[in-house]
Amino acid sequence: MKRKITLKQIAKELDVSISTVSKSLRNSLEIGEETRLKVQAFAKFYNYKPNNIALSLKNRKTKTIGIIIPEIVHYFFSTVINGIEQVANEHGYSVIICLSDDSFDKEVLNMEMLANGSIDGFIMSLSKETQFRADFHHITEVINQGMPVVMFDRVTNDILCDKVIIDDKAAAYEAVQSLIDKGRKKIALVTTVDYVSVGKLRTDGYIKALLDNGIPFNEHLIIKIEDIDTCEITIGKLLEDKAIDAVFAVNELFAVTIIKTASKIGLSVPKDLAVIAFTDGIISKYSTPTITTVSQSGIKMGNKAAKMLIERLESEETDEDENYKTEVIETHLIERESTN
Amino acid sequence: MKRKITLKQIAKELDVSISTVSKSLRNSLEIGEETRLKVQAFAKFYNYKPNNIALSLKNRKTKTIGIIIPEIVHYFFSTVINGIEQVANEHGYSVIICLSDDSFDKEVLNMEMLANGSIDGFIMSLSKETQFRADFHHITEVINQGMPVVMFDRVTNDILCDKVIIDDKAAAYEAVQSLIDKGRKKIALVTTVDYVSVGKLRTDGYIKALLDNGIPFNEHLIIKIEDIDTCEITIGKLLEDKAIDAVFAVNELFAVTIIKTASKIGLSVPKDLAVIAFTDGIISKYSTPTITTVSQSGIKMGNKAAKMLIERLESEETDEDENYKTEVIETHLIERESTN
DNA sequence: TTGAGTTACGAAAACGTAATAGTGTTGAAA
DNA sequence: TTTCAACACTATTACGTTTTCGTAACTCAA
Repeated sequence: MKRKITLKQIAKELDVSISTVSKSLRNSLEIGEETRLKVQAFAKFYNYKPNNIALSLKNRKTKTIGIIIPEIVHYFFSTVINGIEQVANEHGYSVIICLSDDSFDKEVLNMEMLANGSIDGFIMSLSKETQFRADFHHITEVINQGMPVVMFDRVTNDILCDKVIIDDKAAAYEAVQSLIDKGRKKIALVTTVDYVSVGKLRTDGYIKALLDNGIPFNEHLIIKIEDIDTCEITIGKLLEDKAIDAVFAVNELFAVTIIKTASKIGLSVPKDLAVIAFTDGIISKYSTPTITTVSQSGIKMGNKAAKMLIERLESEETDEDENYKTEVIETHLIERESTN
Repeated sequence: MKRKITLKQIAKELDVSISTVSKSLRNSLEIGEETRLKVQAFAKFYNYKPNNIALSLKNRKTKTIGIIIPEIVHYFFSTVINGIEQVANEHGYSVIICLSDDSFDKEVLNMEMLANGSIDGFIMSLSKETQFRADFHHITEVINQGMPVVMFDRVTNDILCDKVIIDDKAAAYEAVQSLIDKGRKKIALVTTVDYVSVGKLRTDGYIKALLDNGIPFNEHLIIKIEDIDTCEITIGKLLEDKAIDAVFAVNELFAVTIIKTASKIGLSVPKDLAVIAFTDGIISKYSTPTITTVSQSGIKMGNKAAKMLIERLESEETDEDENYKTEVIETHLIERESTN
């Protein structure tokens, strides 16, 4: 078991100074050709690679991006990570991932841990609890230390930083409008609790689409689900109203549960009930019937977020303008079987 | 924008030496109470936190685990990461994740990148291409440098290290046996190409179960799928043989495709065709009909892998025994609608 | 022969921390 | 009065790099 070789060891072995070794390896013309080649050959033979940690310390940058997300076992977030990783890798960055488990404390802890030198910048999506508490001091703190932060999907207006989102309201509007265009009259909304920023925005879009089409908006047609495991009952109750001929679900899981519940009580999808879901994941593609969705490209979001962060990191050295941007990723409707 | 404060700055500010500050903060009795408290108060006020990079350099350990997996947008791998992260976090470790995209070159690159001091040890699952090439020099090299490696799921016998697997052969056997027990006579296998280690093992289990039950094993009933996108045709052809009354699929995606294809040609699942899948993910739970699966707890695998790695990391300081272990995670059959 | 310029290298500082090994002062025991 | 220990703190080193500055030795022109 040979430990990794260092400059010092090479220097000692070849009886030159550390500086000479370092310069030789960087091909500095300061060093005579003979010595230079000798050092290079030796280093190559022993497979010398500079120690990242030492470099990080010296350069005060780690070439690492910290990602904080609520959950990883979740198609959308996985795709975002994928998108971030692609761009990061292209630019020589690694990604270090922490999960908040939708807990405020874990989010704070993880951020503090990473902020102490481990990374150059953050890409994050807020935990539910953080959104609920609306406590963002940990993020402000990090930003004040000069560490750039890019937020995506679950963002907040209370923090000034770069953001990548989709136009949740417009996308929801489009989805509901498409249902109306297909002649659906009584459209229900199955969504999450209001403090999740995206849930709120999608509800707004739903309502606006209804009103714009002269359809009265009915409070009872909106159900807010806190816990996925107990939602079947609530949904069952909703579907007792046979006049409901379409449902807009704020995510795939809700949608598939709706479909299952509907078929249990003898409703046929899409004939009796059309279903549209937000977030295009695997479930929508493979469920029976397949589900019409609003695509929300995690890959693109990840790409964009990583690009924004890296750009800020690399430009930071020179200027220091703080004109934060909010990028909107376009969405589109993917028509499948659940709306005919 | 105040940069993070350092020991040196505190020392200068309070007009004491760096050592005094360091010791005060670690509550050393060497320092008089008055000075100690003064320093602590000052540090707290400025929210001093030691710089991780500097600590890593000094201690020659980063408290970071490197994870290399083929893909992240994949339920099983996500759950494994989740499992690793849980245990890692409990022990004060972070995880840094690299994706190989099932490419040999990316796997090698990522490992080299991380091996230069960024992490203390690896947890990895081999890329398809690496398994195909059977070239593991990059892993050997890392191990020779004294960096522990734990492999999971897609492993190889060519490398000596800790491993976490499930008993793929036994689990496949159990699944096929359950089909036989239910009176199914002609059971097909839909699997991946052979160089993927787990695919091979599952095939072995399938064959053994048949033979043990006196069922002749028929080469034509095994189809090997390389590309998921074109598999429908192959599956369609397979199902033309109406005598086939059960299919064992080596993963969820194959299973759901089989079900869809079956219903297209008028076969009812599970009446005409029973389907069992390996890997218990969301699709199985939400598809129609729900799919009977062999559970393969990614969480448990991740937990175990992380435990093994951390144990080795923490014990390494003292002794240096190299008795590598291979842990087997138990599986069990989750009966759902696709087998009646 | 002297001064300037070049070549080829080395010493040292810096990044931030922690631990080991000092150092000077005080008080008390011999 | 010397000696020794306790106290309270500082200097130094080391982790592995890179880079700035310095300096010998040598060459060449004046």
